[in-house]
Amino acid sequence: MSLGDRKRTILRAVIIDYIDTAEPVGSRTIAKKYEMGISSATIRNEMADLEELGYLEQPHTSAGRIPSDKGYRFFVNELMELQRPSSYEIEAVRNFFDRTTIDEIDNIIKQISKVLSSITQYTSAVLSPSVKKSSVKSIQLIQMSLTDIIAVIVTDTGIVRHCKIKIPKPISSNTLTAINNMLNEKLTGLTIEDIDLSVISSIQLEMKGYNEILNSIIPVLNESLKSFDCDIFLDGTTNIFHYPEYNDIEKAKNFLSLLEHKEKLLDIFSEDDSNITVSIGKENIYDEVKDCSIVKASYKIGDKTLGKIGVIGPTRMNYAKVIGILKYLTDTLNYILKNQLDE
Amino acid sequence: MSLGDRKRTILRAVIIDYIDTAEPVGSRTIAKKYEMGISSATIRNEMADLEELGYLEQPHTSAGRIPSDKGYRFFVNELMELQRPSSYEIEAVRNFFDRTTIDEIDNIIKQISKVLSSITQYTSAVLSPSVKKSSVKSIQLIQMSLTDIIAVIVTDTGIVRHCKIKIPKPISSNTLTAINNMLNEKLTGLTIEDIDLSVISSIQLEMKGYNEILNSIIPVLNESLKSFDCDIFLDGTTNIFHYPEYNDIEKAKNFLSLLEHKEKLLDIFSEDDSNITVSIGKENIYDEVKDCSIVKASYKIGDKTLGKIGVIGPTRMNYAKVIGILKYLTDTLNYILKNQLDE
DNA sequence: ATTAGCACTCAATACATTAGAGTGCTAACA
DNA sequence: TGTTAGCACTCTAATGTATTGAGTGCTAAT
Repeated sequence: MSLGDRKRTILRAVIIDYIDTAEPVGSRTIAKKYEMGISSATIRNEMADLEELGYLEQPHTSAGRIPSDKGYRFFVNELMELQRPSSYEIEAVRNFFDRTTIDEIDNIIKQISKVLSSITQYTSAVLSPSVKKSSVKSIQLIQMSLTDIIAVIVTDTGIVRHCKIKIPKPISSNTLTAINNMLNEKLTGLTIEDIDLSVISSIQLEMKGYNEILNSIIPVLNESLKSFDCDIFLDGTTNIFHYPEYNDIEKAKNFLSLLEHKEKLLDIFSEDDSNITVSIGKENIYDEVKDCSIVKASYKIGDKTLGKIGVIGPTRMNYAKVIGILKYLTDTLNYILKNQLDE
Repeated sequence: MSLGDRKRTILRAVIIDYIDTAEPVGSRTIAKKYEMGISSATIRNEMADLEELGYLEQPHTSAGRIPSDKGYRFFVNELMELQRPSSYEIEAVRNFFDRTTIDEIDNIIKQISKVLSSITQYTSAVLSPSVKKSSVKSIQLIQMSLTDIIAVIVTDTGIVRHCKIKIPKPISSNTLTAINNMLNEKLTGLTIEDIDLSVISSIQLEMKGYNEILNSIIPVLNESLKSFDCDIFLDGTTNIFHYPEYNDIEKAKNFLSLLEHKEKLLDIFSEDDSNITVSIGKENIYDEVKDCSIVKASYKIGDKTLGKIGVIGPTRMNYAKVIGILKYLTDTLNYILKNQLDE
């Protein structure tokens, strides 16, 4: 069902005011501050309707109204005007990128997380590309000492990983080259999760002479790649203290404890959806964030989704601003990644 | 000046009780709970003396006493009995190490940080070895694609670093080998901070033919190594909520904000001192931690100090337990590092 | 030197009062 | 018939007041 024009205007005003002040909004405030041209009594009637329809709530009988999750949802879908980043914010993003050496994707997204939290004043989270779903672009073994070799892997998603492998006895450079070539031949183009027993045994089959050395390398390499899939970078974790909803020590504690549980955050941010998603309060699947809102977006290279970048904060979030910034930031990021990695 | 025996006993009892309960301790409590064999009135007199001497404080006239920074200091230096880790704690440490793949130092100390915060229930901080003060053990350039090479550096402190370098035009494998050899010859054994203009120009002098390619590699390499010296890993940041002194939202906020300022923490933890140090409240140099205590210890390889591992929490800290655990943990860590890296 | 006893202090708690913001309803009005 | 002025009502937040109790400091007796 669709709301009448006047109800929409009033609902929008209530939400905007509440996002701004964090105080329940009364009918007089609306009438005066937003120049509706109608009396507070009329607004009161409309607000009573809006409450009945579930868009507004009353903390107690004699208080003003605050938006419900449903209210925010309607606001996000139908009422708000997306806010373009201010020139100040655009400047801030530029500066950040200018100061960052753009080499590896991990560094880039760590920086992005910083920018995002600093200009939104919420907590930002950035999910790095999945190692498992990346494919091998190149892999090189190098000998660092008699007992150690280091494997370096570069993926199509721009991730560079190294891992140190102890070997039982010294290895000739010819052998290393041979293994190197074989690994590249067999693994290049495969995603990490595709590297299974059959691939591994096919390598071992073709390199019968090197069994002992292969057995010390491959399991370590395999485990190292698979043990550590995505990482999540947070920033602005103490930003929540800006918002009165977290003046309650219990609330703050819950929020911050969530941030310490990376697995949970990974779950929350890994959900597969493309483009920008907004989850408001109880819409969230996980209990821990049922009184938070999460806005997140995918960043990509070409049309392959690499990871997520998002913001987490109170349901009373400045959605118009956050979504605007997030759009701008992912566009910038996608552009950089494309030029950087797609060659 | 030295305190009389009875005063010492009373002071110890007050501090132990306060560390346990976080409530100001009254004379009756001491008399009853700690079976002094003297009356509360006598204890009152002694406590008044201890206050005059600066070891105890009174939040207000009709409250019990709480230890002052000076009181804690005296306790740490003279009164406390160091607490050996419980068998449960030892077990926890063992488990952690068994589950961790011990390869690179960064992984090890990240894990250590987790163990430390989990068994102390304070916030732990671990300072990684300084890159600048590490010396190059081996350096290898590898070609990943026509436009990218990756440099991998291993230091005597066990740090493995890689950095990606864009090159203007393809490079032959012979050239790469030549540069590789030269870099190793010139840099091995030098600390990173010793790599200055004179070293670099000596390399360029001896490799006149490769000037163009060297110019694209060396600055990037140099910057990458020097830009990022130590890192600090935190864990258990929300542990402070266990302690009533942080029930005040302002206090919690200050504490957590400090933790977001890595530079400050780096300063605090980098101070050069060996072995175990305890800084109590106002003894700390930095304002931000003047109502906290910090206990930290060095970890080493042989007798070279690599970094720090420590705990930060309220001045009402269980010093006896924390110091005991920290001793045990650094011993374990030093042992592992020695076997792992010193070959 | 120690201790019992007592008057005193002060934070914390509970309770009562008030002020004010905001509502819902009714009746009058355009 | 939709809008509005007006008013009684509700409920929180703020403020003031009394009470309680833990703990002290001092004094006088042991």
